[in-house]
Amino acid sequence: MSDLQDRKRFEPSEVEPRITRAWLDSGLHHPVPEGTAQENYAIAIPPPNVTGALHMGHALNGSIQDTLIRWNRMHGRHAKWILGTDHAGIATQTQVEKLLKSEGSSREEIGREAFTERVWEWRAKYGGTIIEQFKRLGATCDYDEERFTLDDGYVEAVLKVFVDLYDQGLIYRDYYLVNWDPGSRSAISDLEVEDREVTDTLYEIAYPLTDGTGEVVVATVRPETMLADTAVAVHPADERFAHLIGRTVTLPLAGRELPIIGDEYVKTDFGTGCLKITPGHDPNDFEIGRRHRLGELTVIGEDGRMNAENGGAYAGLPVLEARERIVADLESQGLLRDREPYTHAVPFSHRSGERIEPLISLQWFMRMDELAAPAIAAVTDGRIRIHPETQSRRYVEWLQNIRPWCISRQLWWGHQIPVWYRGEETYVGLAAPEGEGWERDPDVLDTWFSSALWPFATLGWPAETPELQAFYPTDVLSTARDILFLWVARMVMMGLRFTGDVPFTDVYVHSVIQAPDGRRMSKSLGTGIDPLDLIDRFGADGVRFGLLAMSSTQDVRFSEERVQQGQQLANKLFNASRFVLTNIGDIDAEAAGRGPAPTSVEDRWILSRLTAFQEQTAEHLADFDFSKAALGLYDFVYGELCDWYLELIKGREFDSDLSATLVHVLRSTLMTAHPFIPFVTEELWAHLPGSEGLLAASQAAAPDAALRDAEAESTIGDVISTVQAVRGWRDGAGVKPGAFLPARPPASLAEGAAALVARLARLEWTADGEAAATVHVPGGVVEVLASDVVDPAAEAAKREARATELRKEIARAEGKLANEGFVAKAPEAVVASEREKLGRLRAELEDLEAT
RNA sequence: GGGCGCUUAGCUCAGUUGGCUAGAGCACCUCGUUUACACCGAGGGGGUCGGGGGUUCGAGUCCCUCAGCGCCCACCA
Repeated sequence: MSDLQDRKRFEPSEVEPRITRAWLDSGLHHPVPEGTAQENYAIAIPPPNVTGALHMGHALNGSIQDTLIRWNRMHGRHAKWILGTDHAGIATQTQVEKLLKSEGSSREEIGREAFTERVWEWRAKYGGTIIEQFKRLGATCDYDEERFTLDDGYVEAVLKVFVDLYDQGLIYRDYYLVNWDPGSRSAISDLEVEDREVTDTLYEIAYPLTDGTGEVVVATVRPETMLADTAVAVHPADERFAHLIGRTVTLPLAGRELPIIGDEYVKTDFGTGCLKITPGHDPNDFEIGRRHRLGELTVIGEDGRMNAENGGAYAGLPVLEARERIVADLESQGLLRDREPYTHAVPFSHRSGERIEPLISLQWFMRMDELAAPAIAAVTDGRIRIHPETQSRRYVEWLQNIRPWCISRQLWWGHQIPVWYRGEETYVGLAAPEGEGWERDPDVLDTWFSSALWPFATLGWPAETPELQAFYPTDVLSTARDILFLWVARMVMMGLRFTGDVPFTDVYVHSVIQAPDGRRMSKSLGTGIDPLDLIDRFGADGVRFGLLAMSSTQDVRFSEERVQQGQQLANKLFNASRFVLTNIGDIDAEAAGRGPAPTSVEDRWILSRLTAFQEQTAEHLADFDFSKAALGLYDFVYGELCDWYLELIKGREFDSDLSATLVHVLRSTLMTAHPFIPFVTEELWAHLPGSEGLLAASQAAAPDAALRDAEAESTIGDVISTVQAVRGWRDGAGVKPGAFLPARPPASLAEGAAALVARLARLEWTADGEAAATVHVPGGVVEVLASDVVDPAAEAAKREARATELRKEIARAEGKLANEGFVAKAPEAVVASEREKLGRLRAELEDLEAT
């Protein structure tokens, strides 16, 4: 411990790499797969995208998960933090396509096989980045078994699920209107679409009645889709138009006849009251079209251009250009009735950022209702608990209104759909069918399809592996709110369907950390804060503490002060330990291991407080209240251990009893703190007498309830308030901080306690002398006898100010107690404490006035 | 258009089932080289708990209402 002597600061940059190596070398992150999932503890990490870099969300979630994992590992459970990355279909494919573009090539040019190879190369090169970054945070994931959603075994699981669900009739292929993302040139699911406010032009276009008796006017922001119109709809009860139902209009520019239909979807008080129906390019029109068995025409192709079948003179033109031409043509034919700016919500691709083009397309879908019901039940009957509880309603409501899921994607990077076609034949299976001429479906599955299997596919399912035995179901799934549906709900559905069990028992939905100004943290906005940069500046312990301390059930603004507070906590603990370890001298292992040997009230006090701290930390973690747990740690280390206990024992001889107590307190503190601030605690552990091996691999002793000591807490509580009162008086009176003043102790203070007060408040107890000033403390008064440092006038003024305050409070308390309603209806304890308070205030006032 | 949540000290946030003379950290002011730590210690100032109304002996906590902010869901051309 001699090397601690001169290390006045905890230096994360020096310690962290060393400690990280020790952890990794020890293999403590890799539990043997034995025992049951009930006995063991497991968390499946939300797999970061292979393309990803550590952002604040990862750092927070990493801190949360690692704290839970370390805590449980130290409390007797085989703890496995399942690690891996997600192939992230669109995101990764986009990255590699960019790379190809920079080389003057493209995926089309090199072909599917070569492209996929390039993606694998890219993954080999960059895919490990985020894993390495997790190590810097101190995360003890199971690095020995890193999974990837495109590993052979994982692919097998994905394909099996597809084939099984197909066989069970839940997966089917259909022509349906999908969200076509022109950016990634693929269909995407409803969940990958986000609405944005856009100002378009709303055009009103006249459609002449075929019989020449008039016209109807429709409103649209997308005139180019009119070429795919198959009807005009009006509300059946709309007096203006109902008589037109059954007649036809002639579609301008195309010349087709369109029926006028009645449908209650049409709003009479919106637009013109007449709605052009374009089932091929609008989700509502699609539904209406199916209701009325209308034709489904397409005029826009997957390339974003007008097609040949229905595009007529505009065939081949990009959509926007076609729009301009069509508007011009309508105008020249005198059919354009109006145009005005119109602001509305428009779907955009979450992936590419481009505007969604609704298209009818042949895609694979999954029917969800049958899967959703058990997933709802799992939450409503409590087999899965969602924290905070308010999130379960969102979960349940979403599942109750679930719609078919479009699972096919027109990409090359991902799990290729295990379906083969030959003419009219379709074959679905794990391997290619026998025979000649089969063509495999070129599409891949939505990335979330494979993510949905994460908690069990990572453990070797469908094989009955020891890992699956030991760690499934997992315990906690910690994630941000935004993927509750996208991912969490789907894991529950798939887990229940394929393993017969829930994939986890608790879902913790953590805060989203916003930029300090309240905006979303994002790279593109320039509001992002790099956690690695924070680790460089404040240390991993500081970052972990800070993120946990600022987290909440609400979204929170990032506060660098919290991180700094964590850094200071690590430093404080380091120095407090240095003080202890350099003072206890060389005590042998036997002495270090014999447990606490309290010989004084302050010893009993700190042991009591330590026990309370240990108990509360366990409770807060059980409640997923990481903020309280972290701040509770800070409060114990600063507010009890350092500010009071270590100050109280200064001046005592560091004999073997005191040393044993100190070692016990320090050891327990390090153990309780370790899951939150693992680096500094691990570093100190190495210097603690009697410690063996790594702290991270040690077993924490349970809090010893027998150490709780109400009497010691009360005594030291009085010491603390007395010292604080005297210090406050001294400061106000301008007494020299170092000077020991003669004073008479309050009779209420026990003898041992009085000595402690004297030292910390810099007083010298004397029996004789005239009181020059009095300081009110719990249970009595400290009389200061040094008239030379006391200014009588100032004392009198202070007394008067305090008296005024007291009279006000007394009046308040008296009023309350005089209130019959209060005395009659309030709980006895409340009334009693109010009486007690009043008595105390009156006594103090009396004393003041007597002086 | 629905639903949820938030609004407490200059800033970021705690405040359990209503009992509070309303707290913490940071920032601010004063003092301080007392046996670890200046990434320190001691002390201090600072709030009509968003506005209004109600229930209650008692409301930061419950109800209604208004205002502002945020999020989620939703198909208004």
